[in-house]
Amino acid sequence: MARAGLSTERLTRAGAELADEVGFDQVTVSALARQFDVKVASLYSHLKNSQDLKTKIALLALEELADRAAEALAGRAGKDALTAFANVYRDYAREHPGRYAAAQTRLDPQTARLSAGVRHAQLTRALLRGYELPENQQTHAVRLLGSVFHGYVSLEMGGGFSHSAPDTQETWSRVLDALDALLRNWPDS
Amino acid sequence: MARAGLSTERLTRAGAELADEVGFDQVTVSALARQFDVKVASLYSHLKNSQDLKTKIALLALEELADRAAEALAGRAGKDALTAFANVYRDYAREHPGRYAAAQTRLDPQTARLSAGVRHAQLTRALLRGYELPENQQTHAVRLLGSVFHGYVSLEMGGGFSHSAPDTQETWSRVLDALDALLRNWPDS
DNA sequence: TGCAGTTGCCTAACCCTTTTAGGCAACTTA
DNA sequence: TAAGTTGCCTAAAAGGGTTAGGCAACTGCA
Repeated sequence: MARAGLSTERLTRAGAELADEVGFDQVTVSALARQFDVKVASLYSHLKNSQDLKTKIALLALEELADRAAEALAGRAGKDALTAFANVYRDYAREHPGRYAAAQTRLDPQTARLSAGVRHAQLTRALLRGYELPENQQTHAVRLLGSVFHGYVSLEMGGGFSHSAPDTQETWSRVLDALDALLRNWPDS
Repeated sequence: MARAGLSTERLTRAGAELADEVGFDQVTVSALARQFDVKVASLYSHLKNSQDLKTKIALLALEELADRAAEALAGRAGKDALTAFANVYRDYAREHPGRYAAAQTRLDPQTARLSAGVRHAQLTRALLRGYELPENQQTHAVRLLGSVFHGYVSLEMGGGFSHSAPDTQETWSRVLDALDALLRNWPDS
């Protein structure tokens, strides 16, 4: 019988697509085997286990996000950079909800250190160069920005905003205005 | 044989405790049955299914959170209120990680409308009364605050901050300072 | 107090997912 | 083309989710 041509790489990509289609928590080794028209046990030559698959999808998503973020920051500064950077996260979550969900899963410390998560922090720091924040406030600002972007996107995707009136695009603009104002006028001590 | 005295109420509470102990996604009908020393099928007289259990835990968590938030806001205004309110979320997540995770699960629109989620929005609006924001900016500010609180707490709990240097308590204070400054100085248009 | 009706937990059964062990066929290389 | 390796297979066990149907333990009413 002909071989299906599986590989960790292909399985991870297919898993990511599947996540976007049916939700990250619906991604199972079984579902993936079905996609390739292959028996479940066959995947275990390429994946340690189910958790391994999810971790690999998460790492893929973090890479993609960091790539987009780096691209968005190139040649921009100040509010222009802030907007572009923030939109990367929001757009990615909309285009790839499953991957975005994957990117939020908790990684064990070792995996995290090797992941693109580190690049995200560096990129956020780069974004702050356009604002004149005291050195000792940088980390706080990085964390605040991360919180707002992640929080906003996950509430919006989770339907948390869909019950009240003004549309979310308007709010998103105001939030970016507010963050820009805040960074230009960061309170001391 | 003696009856175990199950009820939807007791199962939900036990499920919430279990979530805090072993993680929300480890909460299964089987695990719950084991806790009560009862056969799995027996729970199905009290729960529609596994999803139903999770939804009930989520609703419980939302109620508890709203209760605490209301309590925290009583008699406070301005930054005092902001701090107390924000700490409710952070402390709840630390004390009850499983319940907090439950509170983030997506509810279907009908359930959401009947949930305490609505109270959370109202309470956040009440918090804003201490700041003089134009009426048409209120919803935007509500959403921003929700994003920051949720985003910060979930990143902190997920270990997202644990790799970099300054401790998170310091950042949390700076974030609250920043939000306070922002609300007192909200950019127009 | 005793019986009828209801409720609560049970057994049995089925399906799906995860994971391991061991086998044969299809590729690769010399 | 034979030897070695790799890839997908079958088989099997364990655990979770869910439904159907049964008997025992409670309830309330005569």
